[in-house]
Amino acid sequence: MERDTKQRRAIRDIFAREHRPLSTEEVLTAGRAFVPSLGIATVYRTINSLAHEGWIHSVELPGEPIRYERCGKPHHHHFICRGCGLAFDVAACPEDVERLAPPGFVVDAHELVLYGRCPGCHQA
Amino acid sequence: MERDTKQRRAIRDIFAREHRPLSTEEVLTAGRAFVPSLGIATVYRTINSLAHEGWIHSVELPGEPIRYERCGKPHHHHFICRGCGLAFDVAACPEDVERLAPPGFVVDAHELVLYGRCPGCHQA
DNA sequence: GACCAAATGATAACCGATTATCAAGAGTGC
DNA sequence: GCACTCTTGATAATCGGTTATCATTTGGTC
Repeated sequence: MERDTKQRRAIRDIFAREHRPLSTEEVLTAGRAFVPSLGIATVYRTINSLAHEGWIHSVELPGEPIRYERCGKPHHHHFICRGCGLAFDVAACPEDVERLAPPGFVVDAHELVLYGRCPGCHQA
Repeated sequence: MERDTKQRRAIRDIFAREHRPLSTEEVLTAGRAFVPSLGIATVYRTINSLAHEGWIHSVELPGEPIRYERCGKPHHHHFICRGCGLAFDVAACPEDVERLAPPGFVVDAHELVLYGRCPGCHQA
């Protein structure tokens, strides 16, 4: 993974542009706008290599396929639209989650997922 | 799925006794304490039938195998222990989650998962 | 206790997701 | 532009999880 190919450039660009986690299918579809011949194997290879070098990381949401997003974003959560199925970033956080755990449980991380309809799917 | 067998009784009892979501593997292991010959196929069949009749429902947590818990529990969330890997119920809820979504997003449900160590794994 | 249909358990089959294979294509340095 | 090697893309192989198959076992009923 050293050469600068148009496939890798396209996939990097997609992650840099979209500020939300993307599935392999989304990357494939978006990537084909730049490189029509793009194959799924290249998507997996490139995602694995970008994840390995710490440029993206996986985002697992309940009942959803694994998605990936750029590393280094500030703490945030996610919203899944029941209409279009896309995952969006949510900047806010309930903050005091440590207090929610029963006595004796030590919390070191938390994950919040909101479900509903995005602005685009709201009226539909 | 009509007869009352010791396998089904065992699996029902397990779900009634454990107040936390269980994976198929956990059900298999716990069930073998009652019915040593219990097979994984019967676990899947019984879980599917209990889910179909609305007695249990699936719980999907990020990056975890699907678990099942009894229906009818009050609203709650889950805690995953990094030590033993078990999922526990958390009664509390951050309440005002709807406000966390960006403007234009309509929230109809939410899921909160806490990660850390349960009392049993804390000192270890 | 005997009968019969339903349930069980071992295992094969299946399924979607991911990875490996390998011939063809394309960066990089000269 | 050439050569050399890495990368790509089509597809076969693989993998873990779940379901189907089928001979055997076992509730439920008479």
